Amino acid sequence: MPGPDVVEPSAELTYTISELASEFAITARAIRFYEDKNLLQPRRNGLARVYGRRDRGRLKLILRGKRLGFTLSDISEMLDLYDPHGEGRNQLRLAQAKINKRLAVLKQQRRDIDEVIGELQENCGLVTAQLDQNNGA
Amino acid sequence: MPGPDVVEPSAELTYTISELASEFAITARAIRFYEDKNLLQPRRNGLARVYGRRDRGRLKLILRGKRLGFTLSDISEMLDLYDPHGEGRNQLRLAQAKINKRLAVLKQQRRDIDEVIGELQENCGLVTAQLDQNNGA
DNA sequence: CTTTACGTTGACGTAAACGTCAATTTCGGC
DNA sequence: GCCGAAATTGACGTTTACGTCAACGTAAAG
Repeated sequence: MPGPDVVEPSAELTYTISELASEFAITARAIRFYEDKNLLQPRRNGLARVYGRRDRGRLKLILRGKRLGFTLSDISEMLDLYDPHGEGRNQLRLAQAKINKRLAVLKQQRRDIDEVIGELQENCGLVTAQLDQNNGA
Repeated sequence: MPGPDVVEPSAELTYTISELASEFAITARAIRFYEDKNLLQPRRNGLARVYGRRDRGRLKLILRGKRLGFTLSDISEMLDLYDPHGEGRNQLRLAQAKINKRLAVLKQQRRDIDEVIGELQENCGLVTAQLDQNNGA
């Protein structure tokens, strides 16, 4: 039998809710809300929530999804696409289908962005010209 | 003096609200809502709204902005950035500042998108491998 | 033991972006 | 002149994503 001084299976680095909140510049309320929606499932120390590396990673993904304008429901689906959790062949094929749907949306979004960036840069150039003209006169 | 048969200054092609609605697969309610928010200002024929080429263009921009996850308030600002309407030098400089702020947001968004696309494609590859493995056995 | 700070669970409030319904109005066709 | 289809203006309902108390637990500090 192993000695009595067994080490805890990795003293994983953890975070409190307010640490994560201030790190990502959001409120604790928001983080709890994401948990209500099952986007996060932190462990507990008594009542207090304890977030690990994985939780922090998921939170990062959530915020990135938000910057892209996705709903929390969308983001929830996308988070699933990041996990293996694949069981049967059907599950895998289904996962692949979902991923491809997401990719289609994302690529449309990239096209939109490139267009807007291009047009805004053009307009910015026009304004610059306008300014230069009045300046050179 | 010019003849009495002056031609109308271009019989611009126009659209009804339901034409635009079906073309862009949205509801007339949404289009009126955009008008409430001053994103559109169609002419009127009596009570009926009459949309011109310019209105249609703005609507297109609105929907593109929506696909990118911007709020109507954001989109309203961005629409202004498309117009010259520049008055004084101060206005122009201000316009340029706003454009650059928008560009910063958009470029961050593009970075986010590229990351997500990359990661999802990677996961898609993993799933494919998983399927192939079980297939080759 | 009391204070102070942080954390927790409801519960209600709110802004955005429409959906939905009701009560007209308008217009081309017969 | 009447009808039905399409439009219009309120007005209220709904969903999403939190904000904002309120009331309470708890752990460290003095």
